[in-house]
Amino acid sequence: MKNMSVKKKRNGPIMFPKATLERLKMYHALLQEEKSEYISSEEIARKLSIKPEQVRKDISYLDYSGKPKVGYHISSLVDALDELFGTKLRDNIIIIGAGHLGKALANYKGFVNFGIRVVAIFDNDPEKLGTYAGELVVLPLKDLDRVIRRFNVKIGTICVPGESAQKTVDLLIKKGIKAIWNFAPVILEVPENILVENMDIARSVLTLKHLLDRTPTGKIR
Amino acid sequence: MKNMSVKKKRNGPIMFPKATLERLKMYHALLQEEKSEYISSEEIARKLSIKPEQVRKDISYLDYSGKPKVGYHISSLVDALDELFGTKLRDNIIIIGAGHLGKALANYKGFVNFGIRVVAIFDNDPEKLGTYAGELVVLPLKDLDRVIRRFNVKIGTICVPGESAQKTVDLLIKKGIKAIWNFAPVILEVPENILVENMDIARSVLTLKHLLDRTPTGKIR
DNA sequence: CTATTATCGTTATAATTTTCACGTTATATT
DNA sequence: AATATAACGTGAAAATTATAACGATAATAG
Ligand SMILES: NC(=O)c1ccc[n+]([C@@H]2O[C@H](COP(=O)([O-])OP(=O)(O)OC[C@H]3O[C@@H](n4cnc5c(N)ncnc54)[C@H](O)[C@@H]3O)[C@@H](O)[C@H]2O)c1
Ligand SMILES: NC(=O)c1ccc[n+]([C@@H]2O[C@H](COP(=O)([O-])OP(=O)(O)OC[C@H]3O[C@@H](n4cnc5c(N)ncnc54)[C@H](O)[C@@H]3O)[C@@H](O)[C@H]2O)c1
Repeated sequence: MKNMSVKKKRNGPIMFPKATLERLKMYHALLQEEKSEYISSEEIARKLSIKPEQVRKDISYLDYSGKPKVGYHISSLVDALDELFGTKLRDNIIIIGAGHLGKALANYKGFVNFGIRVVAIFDNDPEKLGTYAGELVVLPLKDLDRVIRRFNVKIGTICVPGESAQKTVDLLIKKGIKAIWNFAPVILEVPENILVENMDIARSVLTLKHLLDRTPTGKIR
Repeated sequence: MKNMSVKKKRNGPIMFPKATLERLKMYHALLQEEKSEYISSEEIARKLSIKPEQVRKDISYLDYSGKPKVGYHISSLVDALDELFGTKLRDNIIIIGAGHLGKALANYKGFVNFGIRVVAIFDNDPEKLGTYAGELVVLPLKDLDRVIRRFNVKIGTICVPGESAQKTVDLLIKKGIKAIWNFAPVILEVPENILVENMDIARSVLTLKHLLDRTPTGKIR
């Protein structure tokens, strides 16, 4: 009789450690590329430069079990991760700011793999209104209300300059947005029931700069 | 006699906990926007929804001290963070892949604030060669060697599709690149002396999807 | 000048996360 | 069918990280 262990999952929502969630996303990325049928914790660990025990512990949080002697059935594990992240459910999102980055996102074909559909892109520059970003016409902010209701949009993407970010967020929240995907390099203040995910692209390179300065190889510069 | 405590820093390179480094980046983002002269750990903590003790502990890693009764002198603290991250030293970087994202990055004016200069952008599509991305002409891969040497490039930015990412990285490493800033949604395998920072933009939205499903407000969808 | 107070820096304590160690189980072998 | 083995799952130990507590200190008020 397999899987008789009572999973923590059953008793209310588990809190995933933030680091575990990040690693689960890495497993998701890795496994999606894998061609074979099974993979061991050891192989996953090797490819990600972590310990196999860590991999097993992380996966034990999921509603999924591997097979002794064989490893993890990749497509089932991906299913479990898809379940965790809701990638099979589609969320409609909007983008505010039809500049270089906003347009790149609007053109991105890969979002479908993550259960994301960009339903509209907005800008406040009259010159930009009516132009195209991918398949989408750039809309004025006055259309926000209509679009958010019509497509039941929960996630708003901030692609405006840093100095406009906070007021844009305030507006989105007033219009009913529940989660902010923030690409502006600033810290946003939001009510505590609103989620924020910061994608501070440029600042992320500082990790590399920091480490390059401290790594034997990179020391000379 | 102030600052008589022997900082850990003095005895060899400190290891910053990953979470601490991430928070230090957030302080950097927050403080750069701050207009006043001083700020307290309490105010920083409030704006980032963390505890003030955490802020003080993080800052204690730096070669910087605040003032009792007053708080942290913002511009000095920013200087200490700039020092930590090397934002005042310029690194020349290259971009591989002159598609939507690569061009957006090539056009980004904000990199100067992070000590980054994009010196070249490459593509393997003959149609793209010679076209412009910002100020830069799109170059063929055969120019890699020359550019990397001429500008002493340590960091390579991956903006090619996932399926080309690994071979592009292999090539860059062969040409002497020491750090990879990876925007492709795949896990890269590199020798252990090579640094990798993954900017898996699309996958980052999964955190929001995951939490929206588990947050009272976002439950109904 | 002294007392008071706000806020830092740091040591001690608590909580969390990772690693270890080993029992369990599915498959393969003799 | 019994045995060997590879890999998982998990409870316990270790390590790391976060929180709390508190003494030290600079500014301010009296
Ligand atoms: N381009 C990149 O590669 C890159 C890299 C790192 C960070 N970012 C950040 O992403 C954001 C967007 O960058 P970008 O390069 O696309 O900038 P951009 O200047 O090309 O585009 C910004 C767009 O926002 C619009 N806008 C400004 N204020 C607005 C408002 N209040 N409401 C609606 N629209 C408004 C502008 O009209 C413009 O079209 C910025 O915060 C930037 O710092 C971009
Ligand atoms: N555009 C986005 O907003 C976005 C969002 C998330 C992730 N990404 C990721 O970023 C990467 C780039 O995305 P994009 O939208 O710019 O794609 P894109 O298709 O617009 O551009 C890719 C470019 O890479 C070039 N290329 C392909 N193989 C190459 C090779 N071997 N050597 C050199 N150049 C090569 C192509 O000619 C093309 O110009 C992809 O991995 C994508 O998954 C992009």
